Amino acid sequence: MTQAASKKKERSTLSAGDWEQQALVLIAEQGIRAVSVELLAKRMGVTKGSFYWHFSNRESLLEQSLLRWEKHDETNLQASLGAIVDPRERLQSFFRKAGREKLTHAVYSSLCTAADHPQVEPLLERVALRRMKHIEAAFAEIGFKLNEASHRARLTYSAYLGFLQLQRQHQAPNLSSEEFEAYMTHVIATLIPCK
Amino acid sequence: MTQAASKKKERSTLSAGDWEQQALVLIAEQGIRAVSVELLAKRMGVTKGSFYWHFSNRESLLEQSLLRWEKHDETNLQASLGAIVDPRERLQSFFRKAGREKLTHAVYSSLCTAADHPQVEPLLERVALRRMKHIEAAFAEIGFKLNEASHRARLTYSAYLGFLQLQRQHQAPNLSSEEFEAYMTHVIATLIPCK
DNA sequence: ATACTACCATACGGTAGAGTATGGTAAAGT
DNA sequence: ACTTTACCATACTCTACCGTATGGTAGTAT
Repeated sequence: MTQAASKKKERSTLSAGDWEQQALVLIAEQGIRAVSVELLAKRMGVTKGSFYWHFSNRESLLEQSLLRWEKHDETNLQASLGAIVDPRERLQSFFRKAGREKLTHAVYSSLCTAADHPQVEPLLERVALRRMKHIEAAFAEIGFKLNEASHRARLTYSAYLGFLQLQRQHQAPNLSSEEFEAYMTHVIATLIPCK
Repeated sequence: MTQAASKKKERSTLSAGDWEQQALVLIAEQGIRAVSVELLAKRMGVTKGSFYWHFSNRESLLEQSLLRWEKHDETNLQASLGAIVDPRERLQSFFRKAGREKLTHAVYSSLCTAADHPQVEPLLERVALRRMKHIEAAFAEIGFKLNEASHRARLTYSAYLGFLQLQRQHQAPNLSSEEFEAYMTHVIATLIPCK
């Protein structure tokens, strides 16, 4: 038990996973270029010496952190959307899941800001493609032709990405406001035809 | 004439405007954080000494450059959209104007990447608001109620912003391809109802 | 008790970029 | 001819990073 219990809390010592997790928090808060080894170490309550025991360099940390995030996001997609059978509901759920899973979401929004980063670019490409495929499948199930479904999926995902951008500019209605709900209703009505 | 002619070409000496213009080019190419004084000077064929004669510091240069861009963008909006009477055509023109005015457009896309920047944030806010107002007015003219027009304008602009994001991720169809045209047609048909 | 391993601190070297201090030069005014 | 002004070069300082070298310590095995 001493071994098992120490896995979750009250670690006297840090693991690579702890560093990766904290890196993601920093990415969410200030962006990937704010992830400096020394600032990170300061937050962990240790110094650089510890960091370079766990990772060979900064790039390696980012690689691991981003991979960890991607896996988490992928299982999220399956869990929250894969279970819903009705394609209409599935699409609505996609739009609304921004509220929950705050960290994962904030990380993604932050990463969109660094599309030129060599480690981020391929990740964004994979994630966007994966998500759009899901949306496209839902539209296809509703009855759209493949070509039509593809375009509509791109438009839908663009609307999502654009909302994130407005959010970053503090020009998006608060997620738990009536205005947001009204907007959401409008978006769904416009992008997801009733019949 | 010696004075007037030298205004356009063959300057032996640089003006503040030249620096601002080159800064915008750099922003478009590599983002605002790549605008370093020394790199800029190198491109101008001079050294830092010159820069600090024209500007008190880097922040001041950015302020002037961004202001210059904003003015340019504002007149662009008036010229390209203000003249078109049919609201439907005006909206379509907005979507398609990405091709022309390449630099202005590239700068905006690049700035969207730096929404957290203290000098960029208020600028993005003003520009987005101004543009959305234009779109909203067009929708209102078509016949939508104010509330409805407002939502639809936000959705439309979000779709535009999202497209820029996908473009940055190299996941948007080329602007002069058939796929782009097909997508464009779909977007217009979906967001701008015929009647 | 001793030794080994995992983890961390301290101190250093290197680079990039902002900003300053200072001096040089060419053109224009007087 | 002399000075001023506009423009630019050179040579610093300062800060924030990354990465390395090296040594210390706490826990565990033997």
